[in-house]
Amino acid sequence: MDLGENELDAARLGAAFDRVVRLLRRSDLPGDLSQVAASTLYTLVHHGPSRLTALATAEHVTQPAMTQMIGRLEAAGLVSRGADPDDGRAVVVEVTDAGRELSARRRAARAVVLAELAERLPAPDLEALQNAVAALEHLAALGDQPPAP
Amino acid sequence: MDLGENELDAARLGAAFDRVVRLLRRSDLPGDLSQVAASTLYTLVHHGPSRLTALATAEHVTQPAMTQMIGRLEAAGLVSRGADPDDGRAVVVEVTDAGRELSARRRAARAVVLAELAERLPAPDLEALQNAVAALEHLAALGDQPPAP
DNA sequence: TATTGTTATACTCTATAACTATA
DNA sequence: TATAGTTATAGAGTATAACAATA
Repeated sequence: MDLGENELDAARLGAAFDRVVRLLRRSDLPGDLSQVAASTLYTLVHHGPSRLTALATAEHVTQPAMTQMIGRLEAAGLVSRGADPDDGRAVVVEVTDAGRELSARRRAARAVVLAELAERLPAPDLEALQNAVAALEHLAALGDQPPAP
Repeated sequence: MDLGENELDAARLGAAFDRVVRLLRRSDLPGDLSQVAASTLYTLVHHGPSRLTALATAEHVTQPAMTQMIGRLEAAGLVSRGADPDDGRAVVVEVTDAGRELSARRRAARAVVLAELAERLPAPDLEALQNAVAALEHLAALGDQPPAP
């Protein structure tokens, strides 16, 4: 592999991500949100009301897929759809209180699974993870394409 | 939140994982494996031939779902099915050379995406990530339920 | 004309229930 | 009886193509 001093072993990191994510799926209860639905809800909670096309772009799914997913989320009472007063074509999607609660509950459930696993890690590993939390957030933010409102 | 000195902020870490995984989906090409298919292939590569039920358990999907997924992987030439000489009911699944290659290529594609993102991180973040790779692998290994052969 | 969103259609993937075959 | 696996069926989720309405 021949990694330099400050070079990241992306292959190992990527594989580790895959495996951790597989673990986190354990926290997914029956009737829970799909990955993309959860991610969309998270986006709406943190970026506020957004256009349907902007959401589709941000989540990397097609416009028809987003139309249908928003339809399901709306039927479940997790989001609401409104018109854009400035553009008659546009649909503005907003998270409801129920959507906000579900999103928070999902996040908490994943945290519990993660915390249980982390308890069994040796102290140096725990410390390394703790020190990497901010870096991971920065990494995630690098790829963020916030849904332009 | 009130975190102690050596306590992990699992909620933040879990959310960061979610977001990074969403980024990695960009490396998924059309015609690529599903998440579970890729994970199953990975399991077969690293744990060797396994029973269908063991795979279903390890991947947290139902037995019928695994039956069908193995059927698709077999049709694609990525795995092969054999009989267990000791148990006439059992099916033993094994990864083929083509399956091994595809699994490696997928891992490489994700690594490229990750490396491109990491290049844009400041040095301290990069270092923190680098130092956390082993810890993440240990974390993933904690939850491993190897498919008892 | 270009953009926003929907409808139509088809395919993948999953789960539950009912079944067959072996232990 | 219990276990390993399959088949049947229904539903979620996705994509491409064709469409309607607004800019």
